[in-house]
Amino acid sequence: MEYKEYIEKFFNQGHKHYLSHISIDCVVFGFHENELKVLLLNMKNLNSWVLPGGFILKDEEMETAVKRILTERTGLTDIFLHQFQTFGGLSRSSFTVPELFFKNLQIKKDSWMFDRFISVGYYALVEYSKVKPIPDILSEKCEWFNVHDLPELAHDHRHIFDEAWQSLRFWINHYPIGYNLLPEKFTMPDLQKLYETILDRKLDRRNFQRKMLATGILNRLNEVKPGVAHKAPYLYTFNIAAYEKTLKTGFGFAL
Amino acid sequence: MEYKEYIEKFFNQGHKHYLSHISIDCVVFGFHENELKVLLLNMKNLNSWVLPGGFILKDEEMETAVKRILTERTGLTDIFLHQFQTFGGLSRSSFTVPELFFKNLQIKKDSWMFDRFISVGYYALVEYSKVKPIPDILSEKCEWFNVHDLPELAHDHRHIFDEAWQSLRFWINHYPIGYNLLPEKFTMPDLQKLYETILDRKLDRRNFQRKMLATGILNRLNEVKPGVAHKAPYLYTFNIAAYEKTLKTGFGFAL
DNA sequence: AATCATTGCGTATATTTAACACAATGAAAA
DNA sequence: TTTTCATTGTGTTAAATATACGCAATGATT
Repeated sequence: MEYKEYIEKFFNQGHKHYLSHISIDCVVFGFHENELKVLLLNMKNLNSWVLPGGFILKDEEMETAVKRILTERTGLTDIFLHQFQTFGGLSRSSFTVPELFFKNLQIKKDSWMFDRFISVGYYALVEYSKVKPIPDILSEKCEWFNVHDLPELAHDHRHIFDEAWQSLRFWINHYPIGYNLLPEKFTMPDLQKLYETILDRKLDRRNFQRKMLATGILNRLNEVKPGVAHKAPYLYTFNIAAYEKTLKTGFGFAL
Repeated sequence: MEYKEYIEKFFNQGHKHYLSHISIDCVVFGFHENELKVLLLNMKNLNSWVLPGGFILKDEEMETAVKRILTERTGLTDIFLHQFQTFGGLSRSSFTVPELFFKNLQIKKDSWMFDRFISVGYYALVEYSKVKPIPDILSEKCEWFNVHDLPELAHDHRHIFDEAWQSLRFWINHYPIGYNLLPEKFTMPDLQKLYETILDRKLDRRNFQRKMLATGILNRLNEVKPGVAHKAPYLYTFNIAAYEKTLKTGFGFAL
């Protein structure tokens, strides 16, 4: 029974490989059908969900750990990451499970996994269609949820999510977004809907277009979106050089 | 020899009371004689300096730990705190000391203090004149330094300081500042110099005054600054209610 | 009484934001 | 074929905000 062995080793020996008392929690945002989505996991036999997370190997950079964790959950490499806050509440434990989870498992009462954890929060922006959600060893499902219709989250994960979203809202007023979140080619309405969804408010179509074009981060292609029953919008790609540059300097306006 | 015992216990037993692998580093800003200052410590017999820091007790909220640490270093309670980033580099150890530090000390080679640390960075804003800098048990001096003339800092503390200052610069464009940093009564030029020092650039005197007054966070007193050889500026206090409110909502302009 | 650095308030101009008008497009309907 | 219609691309205008100065008032110092 390989699973049993793995779990027992993780609980009983994990502190030898991972930094104890420190966990990573990730809020993975995707955009699909004009909705902002978040990736959640749920435990076997437990009806509350949790954010994808994990631990830092003793010889691993923290950010490398986050990328490793997210690659395991999504299949993607090269994910946009942003550390937004670290959570140090007193009653934080890395997870909860129903008692029956431990049935047939030989796990020490003083396992590092039952200790208090300080958790470093990252949010990630990914291209929805490229993600293959993969549950981790402790969970059963890994699914997307609309940010407006989240299930009950365990621990303080609802709070972590709220802080992540707020941080993201703040971020997009100062830095470009969309690369990593939209397909390679997209239209101006697509981009606008992304902004509207994250900011959770309507924007003026015409002013939005003018501002975005003024930033210089967009390339307008000599193509329009096919198969629309009205005037077809141009397709755009991001001007990567300008995009990367603006990621560092920020742009001066707010939407 | 009480000191010897204390140090040995801290190194050899500390992991029983503190969360291992996690440290706190604080960038304490003060303002004095129109200069932005930072509080630094230095080790006995070591000529590089470090930021004030410490560890989290197992039954203590993280933010409580930060306040405890800062109260120990400054004598102040009720300090403005802002968590700005968490540092997870691979080669982070909580401290370095010269070999001779361990002379006559019985310290285990595998002490928790030699492990790798993830450090949560906070900056603090304090009223310079009220601070009584107090070295910690491992250090000899605790002194203020002009941010433009810092000594060599150990580990990645220079990087941590840079990030803190940048975060503070960003912050003051959106939220009020000055309370906790200026004396109770201050003049408009005082406040402006504070902003100029943090932002590291000149601001127009007249526009600054107009904007600050428009925020409503200032009370103009029926007093002027005494003992000046020219037109005496009004004294102000902060309107605490409005200040607190704006701390939550932010104000809409940038300087 | 004159000097002078500095303050408080005002104004003129440029820049940015917000709100809206209108022709162009092209598939779908008539 | 022609008309309809939702939607796009661009332009225009008014309001709000930011920036750059002008100038009289102040009050210790000369």
